[in-house]
Order: sequence, then structure tokens, then C-alpha cells
Amino acid sequence: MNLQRPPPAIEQMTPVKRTSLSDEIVSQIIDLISRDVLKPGDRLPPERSLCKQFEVGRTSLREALRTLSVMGILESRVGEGTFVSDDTGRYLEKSLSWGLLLDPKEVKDLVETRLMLETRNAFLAATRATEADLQELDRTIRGIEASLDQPGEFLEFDVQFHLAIARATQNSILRNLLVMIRNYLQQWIKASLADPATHTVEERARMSLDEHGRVLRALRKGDADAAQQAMEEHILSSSADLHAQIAEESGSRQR
Amino acid sequence: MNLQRPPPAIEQMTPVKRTSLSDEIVSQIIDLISRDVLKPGDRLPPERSLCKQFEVGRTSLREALRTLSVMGILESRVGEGTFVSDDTGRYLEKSLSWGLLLDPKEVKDLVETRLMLETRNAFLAATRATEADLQELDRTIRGIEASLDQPGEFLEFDVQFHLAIARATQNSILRNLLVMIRNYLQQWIKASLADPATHTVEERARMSLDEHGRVLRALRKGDADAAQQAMEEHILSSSADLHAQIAEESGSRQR
DNA sequence: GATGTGATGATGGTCAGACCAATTTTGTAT
DNA sequence: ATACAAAATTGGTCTGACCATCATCACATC
Repeated sequence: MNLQRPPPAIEQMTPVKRTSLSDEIVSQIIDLISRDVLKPGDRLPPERSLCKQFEVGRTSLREALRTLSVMGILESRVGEGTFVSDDTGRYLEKSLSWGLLLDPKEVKDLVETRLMLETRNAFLAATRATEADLQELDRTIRGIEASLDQPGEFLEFDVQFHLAIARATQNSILRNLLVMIRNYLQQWIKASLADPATHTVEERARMSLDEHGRVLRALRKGDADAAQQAMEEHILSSSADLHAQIAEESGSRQR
Repeated sequence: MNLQRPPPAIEQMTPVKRTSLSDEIVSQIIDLISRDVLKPGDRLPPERSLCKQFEVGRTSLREALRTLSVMGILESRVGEGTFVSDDTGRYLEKSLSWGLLLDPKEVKDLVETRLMLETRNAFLAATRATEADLQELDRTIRGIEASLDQPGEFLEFDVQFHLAIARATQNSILRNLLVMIRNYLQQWIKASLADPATHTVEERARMSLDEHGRVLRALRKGDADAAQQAMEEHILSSSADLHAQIAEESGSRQR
């Protein structure tokens, strides 16, 4: 049939796609969100209204909403409505709640990817961080200091610190990638904090505080290489516990 | 207002959940897959049969299938049926690409991200590439050499070369990220090849051939630093034309 | 006036039956 | 056997209906 086709699998995602109705709606809504027409927390019109607006049946509309819910972009609550999720990227938690676990190999890849992103972000942030960025970093590090014995809050400030650095790079793509990878790893990070197999929570927290401080000092000096190196040490240090955690769980996969 | 909130975010996921019908089906199917009752490539019974089996309406059944499709676990093709995806675990890359969809993509940021990914991939590939990987790289570089005057084919081999390096890292996440970024940039790369504003197509092609050769030699020697540096030079070199292209078009951005 | 309470409406979740479009399978003619 | 057309299969979509949950508000109670 189709003869001269030597270059077969050029994994492209672009080819013409007979877009189904629901997929069309999905991309429209994503577009609205990315252009800030729809902001996190916003409530969408009720399904029956959207049907008329998109000129589709409720089935297609609901498939689209379902898709976006699975992706963690929307949340539906019966009797209330459908809302734009506060933090997009919760996708992983959903997968996990269904018992879908990443195998250890992929976690290793995630850590490796995170190491690359964090170090590069630190490097770039060192030469681009604005005064506002630095003050934000100050705030988060004080938050870390004040919550050494409260794992929940500590973790939150920890995320904020890394996020602030990502923002300071002024590169939204790098930031997005980092946030995404971080979300994937979040559960293991939580677990490694809760499990005193290696360090106690507070030990780990103090080490983090110290390491974060080093990163921030390098950023303040605008020393890109130092910032990169400090971040690398921090990631490797905090990943060590994580690796132990993974080794522990591998094999005891229930699901 | 709400001051008295000492124990605020004890983010627990335990609360009772009124599982919707479709979610129930989702977890049942996932269970079947994880117990190898359903294997990759297997075809599921038609929807109407599954409805009777689960004793639910087709709506709920389809929502479940849709969910699993979004997660990359199932694939539906009209007229054929629904199949268990060959490689479960694609849900990772899927969500990664969605995350990027949520943000307008700046070319400058894309190039910067690509530089990071390509150099890091080259670095890792130098110590991990198998003999098969290296032979694949040989093949593509010979393809580049043979198509210096055919922009279409040349571009194809160019993509293959970088893809082969990404595979050699043995890190599927890094590979996926690279493919994704590359896809976003592809249109600009094409344009910069077609537009002789800076170099002729063949000049550009010959430079690329040379640079690619340098990268490959470093990989063969297993010299990670050299590979990284060669790749960095290559990306910067090939991005130079691209930047010119962008400067040319800047202002005429649609979307 | 503050507080509980019940009715009402809005909204997401589910169902049943039908039709459409793409694909496969079957049947028939060459 | 081969080629082509008809029929059956299957996922995609539409319509209209009903249910369970939640928000709202008027009303009765204290």
C-alpha cells in the first residue's frame, strides 16, 4: 500500500488529528486558562450552559470536563459547580490514589531530572534575581527556620523556596518543568520526612535550612557557579533519604 | 480574620470518599492490569458488553475509559475497540506536555531550556551510551552527510541524531522533555533553515555535520565534559540563526 | 435579633435509547 | 483466488430524563 516509507517512527505529536469534540473543548479551556481568562479558583458556568456555548451535547462536554479533572486542572463538586483547580499539577496524586505507582527506575530518573533543573535554575537565578526575588527568598528561609518542628509547614516553605528560585530565573518554561517534577516527587519527599529511617525530621530540617542558606548567600553575591554547586549539594543531600525510602518500599508493592 | 489556626494543613488524604461509579470502574480495571489479567496490547470487550458486566450505564463506563485513556493506560479506536496501552507509564509524559500547554511559550526560554537539556543529555550519554546507541548515532551522522543538499531529509536526520543521544541517557524523562521542547521549536528551526538571512542552507548543514561529529567523538571516548561542551557549542551555533529569525519576525506574533 | 429549620432550586452524576462515522467482517460476483 | 459491496461491530455523540447533593432563603422558634 504505502510504499516508499523508510523513516517510520519519528515520534511526532503534531500530525493532523481528527480532533474529537471533547478534545477540542479541552484545548479551548486550556487556552482560556493559559491566557488567564480563567484563573485558579474561578467557577465555570454550569454544564448545561457550557453545552449551549460550545454547541455540543452534554456527553461531549462532560468528557472534556472529565479529562481536565483527571489532569488536575478542574475540580467538580456536585451541587456546587466546576472550578479551576488552585494548583494545577496535582495529576500525580490522582494516579497514585488509584494505586498506580511509578517504578523505582522512574523515580531515579525524576531525581536526576530534578537535579539538572534545580542546579541550572540556581545558576541562572544568580545573575537574574531581582531584589524582590531575593526578599521573597529571605521570607521563605525565615519561614523554614520558624517551622523546623512542624513538618507540614516546613515542607510548604521548602517548596516555596525552590519555587522562588525558579521564578527568579525569569524563564517560565524552566519554572514549569521544575514545578512539575517537584509535584511528582512530592509524595516521596513527604514520606522520607515522615519516616525516620535515616534522619529524624528535625535533623533533616536543620540540614535543609543550612543548605538553603548557602544557596541564598551565593545568589545574593550573584555567584552563579557557587549557587549551582550549593544547590547540587542540597539536592543530593536531600535525595539521599529519598533513595533510602525507595529502596525500602521497592518489593513491598501492594496496590 | 481566621487567626486561631494552629493545626491548619495536616494534609491528610484519609477522609471517607464517596467513590463515583466511574472511579470504581477505573480502579477495577487498573487492578486487572496490575495483576496481569489484562496485558498490554489486549483488547477490552466492547463498551456495551462492559456496561452489562459492571451493571452501569454507558455514560459511567465511558467516563472510566476516558479517564484511563487520559492517563495513557488505554487507547480507544473507533470501529476497532479499546486496548491496553503498550507501555503504561506514559501518563508521565502526558502530564508533562500538558503542563507546558498552560503557559505561553517564549522562544528565548525554549532555546535556553533546550540548551540545558541537550548539554546535560550529552553529558550523561557519554558515560551510559551502549554500543547500539553509538552505532545508531553513526547511522544518523552518515545520513546527515548524505543529505547536505536536501533540507527536508537533513532536518530529519538532525532530529534523529539528537533523539539518539537522548535515548542513550537511559532516562526516559529527560528524553521526553527534549522531544517536547524540540517539537515546540521545530517550526522555527525549519524557518531558519529555509531563510538564507544568515547562512545558506548548505553552509548551515556543513557546520552542523562538523559539530555533530565532534559530539559523537566525545561520546565514543566517554568524555562527558567534552561531549557536554561540544553539544553546547553546537546548540549555540545553530541557535544563532534561529535568533536572527526571531528578531526578524518579532512583532508579527499572532496567537 | 439571633438561631435553627424546612422547602426550593441549582448542579453534577447517572441512565436509557437512539443515531452517526469509522472499521472490520462477511458475502457475493468476477 | 481476488475484488468489491453489503452488513455487522464499535467507539463517538446527542437527547431527555431522573437522582443525590449542596446552596439559598423564607420562616418559625427562642
